[in-house]
Amino acid sequence: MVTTNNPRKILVTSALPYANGSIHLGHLVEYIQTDIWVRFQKMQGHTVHYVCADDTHGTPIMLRAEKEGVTPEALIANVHQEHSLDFAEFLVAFDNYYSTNAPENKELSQGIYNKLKAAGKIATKTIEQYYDPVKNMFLPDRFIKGECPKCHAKDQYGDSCEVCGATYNPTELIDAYSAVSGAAPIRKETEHYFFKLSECEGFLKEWTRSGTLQGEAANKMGEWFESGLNDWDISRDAPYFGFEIPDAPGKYFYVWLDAPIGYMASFKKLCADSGLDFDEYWNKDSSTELYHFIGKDILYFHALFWPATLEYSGYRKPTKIFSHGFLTVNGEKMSKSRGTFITARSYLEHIKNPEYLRYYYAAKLNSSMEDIDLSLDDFVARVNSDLVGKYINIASRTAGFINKRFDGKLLISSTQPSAIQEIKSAAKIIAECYESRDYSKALREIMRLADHANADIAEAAPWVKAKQEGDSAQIELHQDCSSALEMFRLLTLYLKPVLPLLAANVEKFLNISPLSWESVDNSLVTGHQIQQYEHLITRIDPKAIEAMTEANKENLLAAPQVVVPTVAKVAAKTAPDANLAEAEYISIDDFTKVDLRIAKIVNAEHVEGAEKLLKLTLDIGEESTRQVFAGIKSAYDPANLVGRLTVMVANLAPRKMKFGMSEGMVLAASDERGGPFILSPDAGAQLGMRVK
RNA sequence: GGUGAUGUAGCUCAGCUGGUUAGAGCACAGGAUUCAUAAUCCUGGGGUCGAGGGUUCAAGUCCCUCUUUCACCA
Repeated sequence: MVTTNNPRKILVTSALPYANGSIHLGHLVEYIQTDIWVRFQKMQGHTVHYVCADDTHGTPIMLRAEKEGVTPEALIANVHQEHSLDFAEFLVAFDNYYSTNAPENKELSQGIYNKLKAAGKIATKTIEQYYDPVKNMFLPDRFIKGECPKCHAKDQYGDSCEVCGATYNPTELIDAYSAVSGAAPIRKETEHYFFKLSECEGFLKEWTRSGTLQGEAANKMGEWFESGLNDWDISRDAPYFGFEIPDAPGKYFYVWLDAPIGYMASFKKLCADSGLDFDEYWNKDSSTELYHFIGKDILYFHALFWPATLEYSGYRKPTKIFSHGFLTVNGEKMSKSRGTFITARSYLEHIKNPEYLRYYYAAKLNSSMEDIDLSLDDFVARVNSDLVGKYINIASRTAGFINKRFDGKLLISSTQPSAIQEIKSAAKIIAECYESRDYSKALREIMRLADHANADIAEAAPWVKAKQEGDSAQIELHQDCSSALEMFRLLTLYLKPVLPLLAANVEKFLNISPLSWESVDNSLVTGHQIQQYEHLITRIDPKAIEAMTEANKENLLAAPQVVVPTVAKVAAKTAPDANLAEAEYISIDDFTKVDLRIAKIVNAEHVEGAEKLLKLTLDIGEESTRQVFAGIKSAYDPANLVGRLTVMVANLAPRKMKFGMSEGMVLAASDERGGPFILSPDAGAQLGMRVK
């Protein structure tokens, strides 16, 4: 049996989700993986604290808040509420879920910076960066777009091309423009602060070798060492939503500097609330354990910057870093057009039960960095057959006898059936699997035991004994069903880290106190009274899956297309391109495919819930009018539009948008100098006339 | 492009340091059963282990080349 006479003190974290979007099924892999591990450790009797927070700083948050017309603080407060609710409903039980925009984090970040500076690990350097002259701000690579220097695909980000996969510097982009204002960015000098990572190589090499990383992750590290470590740029210029660097007005900590410190800040808040000793967990010589669960994409930050930061600011380093792979859905990257980009909220709305997903992820997870696949068909089959068909069935097929014939009281045989023996003796191996994060192996073993339990019941055939006369048959029936419930109790215990809510309901049904790992050694006893059996879990209806993917497809049509219909692509360019390449000319035939008509705006109104749209009713002389959604709310008052003539594309394929069908497109001009401006024909033009 | 990972039955996956006729669950087929919100039990069919070459008495397992899919490249 697993002993708990040596309780460990463990601090566990999951990566901080960015406060710029909703939690989706990909995020949940990590939180569910971590939560299972934490719950398992708590069941072992260890002292475990699980903390996390929203990652709230940086340019994307700042710009999104601005766009929505709210302060960044208001934005992140909303997101925090949303994230907290999503996690709670997926039974991810943080001991504290905090925010990086918190006083503790500011204090810790500035303190760490000061210590790094005192240790001589901070340097300044003047660098040249892209600057948006309209917005008056420096631009991160992701906010500079332009033509790929390799394959000449348009509108690619400043760091890499999504079409050909090339990576480059923003300086190499052709016709670069700011994704914020559309203006052509200029080069501008600025002084930046650097953490001298290049001086940390010796320490990091040793730290890496000390068993802190998975094998694959250590390989990856070796690769980085080989190419040499560069100093890490930790400052950003105002305007920036974040913490100001001490003694450096107008300079802010790069979001990745204060994000991992958010682990400490969240824990510090927990300490303040519950009387824990922060220093015991973070002092250089701490004997407690510290584990970070992360995705493989952020290994770089956690295995290089983070331990180096801690080392040279006088704190302890992580005991281990556990990285996991990404989620694919039906074998492919999550896709909005296929409806497989599924938010936590959408899952809850359609599938409802979060434990199905917890079970499925657990059935797929191991300790490696491999990607895991959510095959939706497999998801349904697996949950229905494993959870309902095998596991729950054990109780539902035997509890009736106990309740109906024996008044809900158990009769435990003095000789323990071998099947129970077998299940009990699996406790050690299952615990080892959980400990090493090989959940898929744990669940394979548990389901194998559930198979045996069902076979055992089939052999005992209680339904046969129920029809037999005589006391001995009745006693055997009573004992057989009681044994089955004991097996069910043990299997529930093993599944509890994965299915905490279901386990709690089973505890209620069996009328027992909360199961911990040492409950393996207990048993249900003769005379124990159980509750009436009520069905504990139902099968997934495949229709719910279909409805979910359909719903997520629709969501896509609503959002990003909003701007596109009116701000025509031609307007997106920053400057007219005088020398079009030969291939970019279109023929007159191409042009005449576009059916442009003079349209009369017979009605215009605001669209409830839409930030940018106006709903226009256009008359182009057809039997009925056309309904078109146009993204011109920012520039036009609907009242001033009614009665005007303008130009519309009449043969654009109708598109279903969140607010209804859009049956065409109104032309408008815009760029960084202003807009949108809709077109007006000269006096004399009549509605319905073709423009050519 | 470089690097790391990955490719095993229809599906989802196990196969530790190379060793008897390659496994599980699901799906499928046949049988049994009816206690269980059709769940369960027994039996069975099904794989040239991505491709080719090599090392070895012996390779899914080691080496080389090619290839699939995925990720990372600060």
